[in-house]
Formats: sequence, structure tokens, C-alpha cells
Amino acid sequence: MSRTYDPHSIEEKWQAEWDAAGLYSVTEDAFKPKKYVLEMFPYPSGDIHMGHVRNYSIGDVVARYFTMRGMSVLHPIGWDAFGLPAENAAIKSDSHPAKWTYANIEKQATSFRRMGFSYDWDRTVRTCDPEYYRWGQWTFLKFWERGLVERKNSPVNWCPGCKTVLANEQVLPDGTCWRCKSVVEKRELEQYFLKITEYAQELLDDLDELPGWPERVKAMQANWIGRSEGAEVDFTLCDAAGEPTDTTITVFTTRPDTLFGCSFFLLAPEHPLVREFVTGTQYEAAVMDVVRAAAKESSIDRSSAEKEKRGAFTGRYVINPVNGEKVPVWVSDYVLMEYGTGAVMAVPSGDQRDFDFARTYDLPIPPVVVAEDDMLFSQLSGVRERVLADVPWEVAYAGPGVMVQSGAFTGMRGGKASEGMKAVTEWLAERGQGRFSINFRLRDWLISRQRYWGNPIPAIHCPECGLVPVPEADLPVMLPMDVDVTKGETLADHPEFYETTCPTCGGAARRETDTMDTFTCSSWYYLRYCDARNDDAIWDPAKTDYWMPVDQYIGGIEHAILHLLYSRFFTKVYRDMGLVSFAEPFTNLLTQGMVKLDGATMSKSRGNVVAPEEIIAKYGADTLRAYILFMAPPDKDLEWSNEGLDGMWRFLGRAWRYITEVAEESAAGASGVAAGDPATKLLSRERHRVVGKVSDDIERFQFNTALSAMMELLNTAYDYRRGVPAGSRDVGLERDVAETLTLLLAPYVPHMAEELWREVLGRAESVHLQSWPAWDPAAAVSDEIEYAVQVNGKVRARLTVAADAPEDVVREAALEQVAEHVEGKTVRKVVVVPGKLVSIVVG
RNA sequence: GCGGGCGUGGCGGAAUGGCAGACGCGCCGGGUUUAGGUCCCGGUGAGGCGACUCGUGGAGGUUCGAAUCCUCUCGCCCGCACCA
Repeated sequence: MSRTYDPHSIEEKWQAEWDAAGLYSVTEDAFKPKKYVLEMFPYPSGDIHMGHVRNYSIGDVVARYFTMRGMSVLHPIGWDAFGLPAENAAIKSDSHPAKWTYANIEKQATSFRRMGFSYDWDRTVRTCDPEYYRWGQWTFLKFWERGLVERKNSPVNWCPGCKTVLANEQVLPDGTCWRCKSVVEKRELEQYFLKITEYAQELLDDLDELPGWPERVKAMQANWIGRSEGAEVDFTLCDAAGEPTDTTITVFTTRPDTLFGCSFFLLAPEHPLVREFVTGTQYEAAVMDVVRAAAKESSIDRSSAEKEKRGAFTGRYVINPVNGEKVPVWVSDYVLMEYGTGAVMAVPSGDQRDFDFARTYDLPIPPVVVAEDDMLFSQLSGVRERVLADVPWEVAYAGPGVMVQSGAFTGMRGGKASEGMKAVTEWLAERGQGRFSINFRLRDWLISRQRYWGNPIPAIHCPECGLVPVPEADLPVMLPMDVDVTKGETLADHPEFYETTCPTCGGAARRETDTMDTFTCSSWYYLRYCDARNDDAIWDPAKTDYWMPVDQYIGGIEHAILHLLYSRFFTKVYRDMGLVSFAEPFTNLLTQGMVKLDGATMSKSRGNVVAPEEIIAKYGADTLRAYILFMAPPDKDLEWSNEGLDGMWRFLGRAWRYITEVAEESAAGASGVAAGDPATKLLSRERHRVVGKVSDDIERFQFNTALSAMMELLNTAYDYRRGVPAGSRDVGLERDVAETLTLLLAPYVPHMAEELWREVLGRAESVHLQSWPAWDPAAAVSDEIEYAVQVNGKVRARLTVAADAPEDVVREAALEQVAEHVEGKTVRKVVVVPGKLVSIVVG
């Protein structure tokens, strides 16, 4: 009695059954190798979208496959549940962020169950639960103890849309907020920072320890950390009368070898000395024009390289330590206060920006490093004194060359990391006027947020004792639920929350009302999954030692810097605290591509969304899972197409029919005729070849070709049924093929495979508890092999020989086959590629 | 400008230096069906009646053999960027 494939009658049935049986709960098992398969946890936005389907389907196939390969597999899920969208939604719907968040989590969890994902639900975390966020607060206190928390006043990114500050990483390249796209403003505020810069070098170096990460992501992180090697150089400041003072201004440069070509000196408009220099002088008006213009400009315009560089002379001079020259100090908007020291030595002959500025304001451009093939080379080679104060060039020369007009250093090699660079720095260091230095682009991580729906910062402001940490015993600082965000309230509007006493002196004090950046919550959740229900500690190191590091992490490229950099930082600090024994949390990283429609990313606002629920309603979850994996390799962007979906539906229907037919026939006791006929041998070979291919492909994340291989096996199996009359078929083999196919399909279409395994093939135990089918590479090889015979690179004949035929036999047979193409010519070379082809060269 | 990546049929995509286009979609033809859909069978890179010839953005090179390796070049995508 055969039924057709009807996903709707089986999917929910098995989901309930798996749940009841606790099929996906895992514990540490000392006798099995472990695998930790993790997909980036979602923000509970409510509906799931195709990006989720793709991300979590990839992880689910990998997790189920490793389980069938006999591993102990940790595959958890949770929710990154704090954050601004909940507040915005609450305001819109006159509700509470908690209510909205928990409702969405329920909804999304239901969708995930509906997809049949094999999560260990016992380990779920929700970052807005006090049982979770208390350990985030604990982590903050531990960072504080280690000197990694700093509260400081500085210019910070303020998003007027989100009404809070942002970390540098959360401002997009165009100067807008990563979440709401408002133009970010600079404000001078006192905020909390985590000192990620203390780990800058290690974060950079350890990228080399991550061969399992995409080059692209590592390049982006290296770029973001932005290490540059150079020197600090101290310039002596002159007073208003032009006489040297005791004060120096330090600059950072990557090219100390060009110091002799410094013809002016620059300060950022925000530099505190600017105002001091010009107030009450004839230069004040022009300089303050530049300062005000820079302040008014958004960071978008400010960072445009095309823009005309604006500047003004401050009336002051500094003294160049290498030659004692007095150099004029200018202010210019192309100097950034945030990078280096906010002051720059300008070498217009060696730096395009300085070159442009010098041309605009008619400043000298003395050449100091020239290439051997430059027309100036013969004129200046070996010349120590400055004889030429300008260049005939159209652009600056930043490449390597020979130093000229550079005193005692003349004749040395100049350029990045050059002999001259080292020599000049050493010379300066001996005189205390400079030193080797390394500068990073990475800034400390600003983590305080002026928003309600987040993890409260466990700190107390005491008028007597200053800023005091909340004692560990008092954790968690509970986020109060009676804050009404619809009225625009934050923690700062709730005296019941902030009025407290100082834990040190007992006097009246004020509790911190800022909350933490939600990226702090997602920087350690993968560790908490290892011991999610622990109320006495953040985790038991024995458990993290067992499960960690994550063997396979899967998520979107949008976290290439943000989440992945922060998590690496947290892991390194936990390591220094002795809480974990490894330095990198994610051994292998897969960044999946986007799901697009009509060439554009699917988004509600664009209106080009295909809802997973609609596909599930029509085809079931299994078809959707298999199809989204079949469409493209996982790291590539994918163009959604509804037509192709029918192809996957047909394949699953065909597989279903084949397996049910064979199951009935074998159950009816049809005798196996173990004939050694070619068709039977072919099917047997295919069975072994395909199991091998599917296994390899899953391990390489080639889910599309794994599914193709299963289609090939099914096609061969149908050819056999049609080509060989009933009664002459090897029913035992067909039964084996049907069972094997069911096992191969199990990670992709878990419900269908389960129904086939238990209800059709009549097995008692879940298909998901079975071992992955074995395969014998030798059995995949035919006893006869067809060789292609090439003459001068063109295939001229085909040759079938026994698989074990020795090479010289193959060679002779091949020459015989192509006699007509060889006749009258000299055979110059014969290459036999075993099992593939014979290449004959004649001439 | 710096860094990373990609160019293969009508489409999505296969191919660990060894027969380019697996598998699927679409399309064409046929069968089953009262009909449509489902389902089943066959065909499907281009040119040629044909044996054959040409084909992986373009031009060179290495090799018996190149989609794959090297050099140059064109086009596209992504990241960073007045970072001193």
C-alpha cells in the first residue's frame, strides 16, 4: 500500500516525537570525539526570513552529519534579545520591550521547530534573562579588575536617531548609524570603554592561526586593526616670538627617512594647541575659519579624498630635530585628531596629500627620496645640503629610492621599512628626540548606551569614593520592568533604580543608568552554551574545555568585524583570567552569502520578500531546506527562484516513490537474484561512489553537489528498475540502495527521511540515530575502465580495458586504436594517466 | 589608492592540471490521461548533411595536456581609505 509523499502529514508529527524523545540533547561524552557546530544566534525580530533558513539549514546539515559520523555534537540556539528594535516596536505598539521580545522569541522558536532544526533546546539562552545578563555584568567587573574598563571624556559618535552613542565599528563608512542610518554626530561625552586596543597586536597576529577563516574576513579585520610601523618624532615648539621653548610636539610617521623633506607642520582643527596659538593674534580669524568649517562638516564630507584641502598658518614654528630648521605650523582639516597624535610632519615630496596642500598654499617641496630612474637622481645623487627646494613632479613620490639632501644619511636607501628609516630613528632615539613606534587604527570599544533595553552597567557613582563597582555578591543589577519607554523613559528617569548607597562608604550614591552595548552580550554566548544552566558560575571550565573551541561557526559577512572581533577579544581576556584554555573561539568560519530576489537583498522595505512560511505551507520544510542548499554553494550569494523549487519537489517525490516501491517489493519476499550482470554491478558501484562523494561534499560544504550526487544515484537506480526485468533484479541491492539513500538524505530532509526509515522501511529506531552509511572506495571502481586516447591533444578514440591492466598494455592498445592518426608519423611521447586517458604526441 | 574575490550554455551552477558544461531549472519532441496538471521517456553549448571544427571575458606563456598554474589586460562585486 503505497502513499505519495505528503510533507504536511509527517513533519509536525516527527517534530513532536523528536522533542518528546529528547533526541538532540547532548552531554559531554569522553568516549566520542566532539564537534561544536554553531550558527550566529538571531535577534528576535519575529518572522524568520530566507537568510535565517539558509544559515540554520547549513548548520543543521553539518550537525546531523557529524552526529551520524559518531561524534558528540553540540548544536545550540538562543536569542540576542536586548537592543533598540524592541524599544522602537514597544513605542509603536504601546507595549513593553520585554513583552515584544519574549513574544517574538516564542514565534521564532516555533518557526525553527517547524524547520526541523536539531537544536538542544535545554541550552537555550536569552540575553535579556537575568540568569544570563548577570554573567555579562560579572564579566564587566572582571574586566574592570584587570584594568580593561575605562571611563573617559572624549569625542564620541552620537546617533540622533537612536538617541545614544555608538562604537566606531557601528558607524558605517558613509558616517551613518549601522542600525537606523541616521547621520552620526560627534559629541564630547564621558563614556565607558573596553580597552580592546591592549589586545590589538594579538588580535592581528592570531589571524594567522585561523586557516579555517575566509581570507576576506581576515583581511577586513587586519585592515580594521590597521597596524603601522614607524616612529614618533619630537619637534621643539617655538614661542610667538619664534624662540625655542621647552615644549615639544610629537608626531607619528611611517617615514622618518623623509624627515629632511619636512617643509611644514600640521595640526588637526580640534587640536587643543590651535586655539592657544592663535587667540588674539592676526592669524586667529583665518585659522578659526578652518576650525569652524571642519566642525560643521559631517564626517562624510570630511573624509572625501577628492575635496580641496583647507588650511591656515598659525603664526607659530617648530624645529625639525634632524636639521634644526624652523618649520611653519599650519592647521588643516585633512589631519585627524583621532589618529596618531593629531599632529603631522608634512613631507610634500613624499606624500600626495602634503603635496596637494603645498601646491595650494605655495609651500616648498624639497625632494629627499628619489628613484634611480628619476630625472633628479643624477643631479642630486650624493648631495647632502639642500640645493633644490621644489620638484618638477606632478605628483609626490612615495616609493623606495635613494636619500638625497639628507645630511649624513644621504645615499642610504629610503622608503617604508628601509635602512634610512631605521638609521634616522636610531639617530633620534640616541638624542631622545624620537623612538620606534607602532600605531594602530583600532580604537577602544565604547560600550555604554543611553538606552533602557540593555544590560545595566554594574557601577555606582559615589560623591565620596568616585566610581565604584557593584560588589559581585549584589549581582545581578536587575533591569526594572516598570520603565515606560513609550513615554521616552530610561533608567535615568527612575529614582527607585538609581538611588542607592555606596558599597564602599555606605553613603548616598547614584547607580549608573547607562546600559551595555548589545555586542557585549553576544561576545560570550557561545561559551555559555557549554554550561547554560549554571547559576554558580559563568561556566564550568571543564565544560568549555570539552566543547570549545567552536569547530564550525556559520553566519553572515556583516559581522566580519563587529561581532567576530569583539568575541575574539573577550576570549583572549577570559584566557588571561584562566577561564578558558584557548586563544581563539572559532576554529572554522563559514560566511554564507545573501539570499537575493531580482538582484537585490530581500527586504520588507523593498517589498521583494519571499516568506519561508509560504513555501513551507506549500511544499513543507524539507523541500525548502534541500532547495536552498541545492541552489548555490553556501558562501555565494543566491538568487531566489520559485521555478527551481519544483525541481527539488520532483526529486524528493521520485525518491519517495523509489524507496516505497523497493520497500514493498523486498517486504513481499521477492527473492534476490544476485546476478553479476553489468547493470547490477553498475548500481552497486554507484551506491558506493555516491556515499563517498556525499560525505566528501558535506565536509567541504558543497551541499549542492552532494544533492546532485544523490540525484545521480536515484537516476541510476531507476534505470536499473526499468532496464532489468522484475525477477532478474537484485532485490537485496535495491533494498540497500533505498536504505542508503534514506540515510544520505536524512541531514537534508529530516522529516521525510524519518518517515521513510520508520514507516516505510520499517525500522524501529530514529534515522537520526543511525550511523552514516559505510562505503568501500574499491567497490566504487569498475573492473573495466574506458580510456580516452588523445593524439596531439585531441580525443581520437576510446579504449576499454580491464581495470588492472598494466600501463604498457594500455599504451600498446591505445597506439593500436589510433593507428590511422599515427601512421607515417613519429611517436614522440606517450603519457598514460592511470584510469583516465592516454596522450600520444606525434610529429 | 590599498586589500579580498569573481568572470563557464537561455538560467542556477559542475569539473583536486586529464574527455568542459555533472545535477537541476527552462525549452523542444513523444507517451500516459476525456482534458489540463501530475507522472514517465528522449533531446537540448555553437557551427556543419557529414567525418569534423570552434568553444570557459581578452592576449600571451608553462605543459604531452589549462576553466584550473604564471604574466599582462578588460569588466564586475565586496571591504578599507585625507590613517600621516
